[in-house]
Amino acid sequence: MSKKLDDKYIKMDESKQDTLKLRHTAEHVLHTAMQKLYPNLKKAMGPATDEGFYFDFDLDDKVTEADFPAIEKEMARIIKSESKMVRREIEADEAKKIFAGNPYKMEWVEEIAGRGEKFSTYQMTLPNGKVIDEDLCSGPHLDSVSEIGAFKLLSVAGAYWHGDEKNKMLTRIYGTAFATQEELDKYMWQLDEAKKRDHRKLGKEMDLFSFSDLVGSGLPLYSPKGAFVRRKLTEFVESVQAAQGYYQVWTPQIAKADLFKTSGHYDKYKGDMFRVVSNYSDEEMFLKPMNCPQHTQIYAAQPRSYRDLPLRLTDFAMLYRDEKPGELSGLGRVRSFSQDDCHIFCREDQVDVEIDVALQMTKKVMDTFGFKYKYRLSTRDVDHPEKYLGDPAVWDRVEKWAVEIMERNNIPYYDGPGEAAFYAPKMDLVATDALGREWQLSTLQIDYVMPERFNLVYTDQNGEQKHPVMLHRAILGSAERAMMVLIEHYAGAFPVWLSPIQVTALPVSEKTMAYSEKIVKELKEKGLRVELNSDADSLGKKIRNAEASKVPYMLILGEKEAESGQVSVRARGQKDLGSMSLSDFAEKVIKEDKERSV
RNA sequence: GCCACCUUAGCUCAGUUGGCUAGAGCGCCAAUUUUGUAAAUUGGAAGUCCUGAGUUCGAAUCUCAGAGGUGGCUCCA
Repeated sequence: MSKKLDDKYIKMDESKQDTLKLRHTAEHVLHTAMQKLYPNLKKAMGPATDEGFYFDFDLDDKVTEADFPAIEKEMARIIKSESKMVRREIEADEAKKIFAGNPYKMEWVEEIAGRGEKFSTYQMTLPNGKVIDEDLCSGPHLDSVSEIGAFKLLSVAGAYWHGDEKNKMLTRIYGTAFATQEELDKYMWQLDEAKKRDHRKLGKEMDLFSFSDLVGSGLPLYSPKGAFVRRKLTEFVESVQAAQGYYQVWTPQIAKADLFKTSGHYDKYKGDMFRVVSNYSDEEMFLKPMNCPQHTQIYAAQPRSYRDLPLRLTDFAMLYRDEKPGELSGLGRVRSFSQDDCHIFCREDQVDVEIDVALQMTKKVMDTFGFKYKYRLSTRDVDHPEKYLGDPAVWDRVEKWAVEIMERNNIPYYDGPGEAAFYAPKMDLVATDALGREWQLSTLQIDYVMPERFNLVYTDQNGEQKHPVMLHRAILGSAERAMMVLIEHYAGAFPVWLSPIQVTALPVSEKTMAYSEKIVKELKEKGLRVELNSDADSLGKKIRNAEASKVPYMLILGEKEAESGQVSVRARGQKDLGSMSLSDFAEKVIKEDKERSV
């Protein structure tokens, strides 16, 4: 975590420490139980995590969720035994003896011995002093396993030793643990709620998007309603950008390999780009996986003076990346997508102002959706300098610069070592949604590498040629990812301005069908997105369907309304707003439609 | 790409050791009902049981291969 972050965060970290201790201890209870049930297994390793804990086992038996009750029963027995977690410091020789039959543990032992560090183990010790498990572990742990108030095993999955697919596949068991049953119940409720909000489920139910085996995996097809939401999101960002002197450009879906060779993407990502073949030339071409290289060529299309800068180019073009099949998932990871992309070419002395404006625009958009957020400062992996292009001195400067920018703008941030792009460090926005889940959306990068590689220049006041700085910036990140996050954030109940259908008119019976048609026509003329439910269903059924579709407003139109010339309004979520005139209702909806803080 | 699991009507799913002329609810269509704030009644249509090959007298069910999906791993410009 970061040095900065305010006091609240630091305090949270302390209570987090207690939770981590508890989960770490629960993890020992898990592998102690597993050893009893599967005597031939070899323990690999496992940590406590933000959500719970997991442990990797090397075992011949197949473990499935059907085995969880038996394992949980054994775990409960151990917790009830009131065993103590006893720390022991030992020498290398003894460690080697204890873990001789376990190649995973031996690997650790060798590594720790290599660093000349001390060994510590934790013994699961019954009140009568009998040791039922000993594991190489630096701790810390709870003193007694009985402090684990509530736990649950969640899932089982395969995982490679050290995450390397050349190694043996181990069995990973996930679980979670809390100090109290209430906390566990709350967590399980959240999991359940997240499942209900799953954008893949809602996307189908609400007819927003679909996939086709014939079109291909990871290639989303938006139906009219989904296309509407997607378009509305990009229009929103576009309107925010246009107000700040950003200009939209239009660029092709393909480009020659030379472009990506110059940018460095070819060397780095060739295997993840779709190759395009021409019938008439041998030129190697690719579907573009990002916009930056093409935007450099718009900059390069004419001579630039220091007076022309900054040049702010935005682009919503479709991008294509040949992701591995196992990595695709709903709209969260796709092979065709678009970013709300922007590249700002500016002088070094303009960078701070441009960034502050970009951060303010981002704040406006995040506030509109009600996202709290912080930034991750994504820096180089210090152990692998070869992964990055450009002058290390410039990297050092820019990485420090990012900290100043966060401080200046009073934005909470934390460090993300090894998360930088190959050409620049990143300031990545991590938003927290309605369920407390975190998603990476925006990104902001100060790039000295691309302008140099493409030899972009401008003429300064003294007639000298200089490289501009290139800022890369996205607010929502990608439209598809934003769709996913917003569908789940709102649980499908979009605000009025994002709703494909804002109002459903419900005639009480066929007698008021003509009146309903008139109302619908008038609202459409006022620019509202209205639908008429002319099904032969009962009113109750129509309301039920309207609620299920998450439409913000329902108009109940019966003989009462036809006579008075008014409409009865029901807002989604069982809110009866009574009757009002059509113009009052239209005004109300139009006001909400404009509510987003553009 | 690797590991595990999954794929039956538009959707959600049932289908017992291979015997199926493959079922249910919702949805859809039709008729009756003309409905007042979260599900009217009755009837009907609808399936290359993901695809291909194999085993078998016989395959939704077993085997192999492929496609797609889910949960992980790895990756994410």
